[in-house]
Amino acid sequence: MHESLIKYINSYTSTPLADSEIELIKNTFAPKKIRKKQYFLQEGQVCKFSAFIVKGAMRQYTVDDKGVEHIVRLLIENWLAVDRESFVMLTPSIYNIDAWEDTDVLIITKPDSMDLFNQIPVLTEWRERLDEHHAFAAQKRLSASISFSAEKRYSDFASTYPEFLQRFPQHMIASYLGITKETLSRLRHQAVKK
Amino acid sequence: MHESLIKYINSYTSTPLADSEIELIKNTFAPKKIRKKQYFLQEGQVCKFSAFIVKGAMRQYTVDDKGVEHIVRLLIENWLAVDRESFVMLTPSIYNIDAWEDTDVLIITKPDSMDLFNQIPVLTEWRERLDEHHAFAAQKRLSASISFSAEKRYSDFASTYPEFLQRFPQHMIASYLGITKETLSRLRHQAVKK
DNA sequence: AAAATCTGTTGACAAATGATAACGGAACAG
DNA sequence: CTGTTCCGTTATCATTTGTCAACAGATTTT
Repeated sequence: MHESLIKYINSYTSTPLADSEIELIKNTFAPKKIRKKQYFLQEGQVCKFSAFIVKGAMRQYTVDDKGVEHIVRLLIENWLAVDRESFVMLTPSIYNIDAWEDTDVLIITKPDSMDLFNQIPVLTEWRERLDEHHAFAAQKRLSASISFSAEKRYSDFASTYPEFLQRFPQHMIASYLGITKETLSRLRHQAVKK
Repeated sequence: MHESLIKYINSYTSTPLADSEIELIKNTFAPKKIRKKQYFLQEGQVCKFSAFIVKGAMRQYTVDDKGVEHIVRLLIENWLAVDRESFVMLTPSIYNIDAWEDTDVLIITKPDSMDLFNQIPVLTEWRERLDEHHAFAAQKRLSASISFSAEKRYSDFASTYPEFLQRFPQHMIASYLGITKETLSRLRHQAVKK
């Protein structure tokens, strides 16, 4: 269960975790099952946990005045599900996070994670690298959203995250790209013709 | 010259910098003047410096096949001008960064910054807070770009960064919002009527 | 098994945005 | 001072995308 998390952390650091540190991590991250359609976080709640996805798929989204969902993130294995702002600042979240497939996660609270970072120095390196990685990805997605057409954004998405096409329905992909499901359907059929 | 940088760092940390640390910072960050329209970074170059803006205004942008500029970031006092991916990974940048006003910056290289972080532990706290802050902002901007109309994005932008409206021409604001200058012009005039 | 829901598609029309061109005034450079 | 470039606006028309509605097939629920 925890192996994939250990592997994930090690992939970001220069020194592998020691056995005692691994033990500590195993004792701090608690396994939890989240069934399809069940909420991990609901709008208005403080995001008390950060969840590492061992197996499954989730989505993070807002719901506007008209009841339309806007998906800001799609998440599968080896991603962290958390509204970071709410988690860090203890403010009510504006996002919902729920499971799209039956999902196994490892969860940790803010206080526990702070303890863990104090006890395992190499985790600081992990966090730095992870932050960098997220900053790069966010920059790219932002660039794309202001520079590219919907069609280009879709084809970039499809080649960057081919798995997502298999695991999430098209109306969720459309929402993630900021277009309607009808528009995405048309783009795909036009693309085929070319 | 360096006071605003010191103040900026202290605003993000729990413990103020010691005098010796301030001295070290002053000796490491080098002052530089960048005149209006001069490049700080050009597409294809590795971003060798990170620049703290003491006074002035800059913009970061890409240029597409058709020669159209897409502004991904507008920067003024107390912001860091840098393509982080290029700076960290030493890869050629896809961005241009140039000065819109005559600008005073404090620059630092990657090796120097690594030394500085090793010598002044509290800077690690600064970086963490800064990363968090950037992650929050990036998340919000992404949410906005997929969820909101151009009009709403503009009014959000105008209320979040009122200074920018004064200091950058409208065609740059439009590019930053991912719309054309004509569309922005229309949005503004419609908004007045309401 | 029957009913309900979900998913992807398509058509017709409306709304938003882009492309191009033209214009006047302001700012700037020689 | 004078010509040039830059900036914001407006008009017209084309393109993209959204909205609403309907439909069929698949899946889920009862």
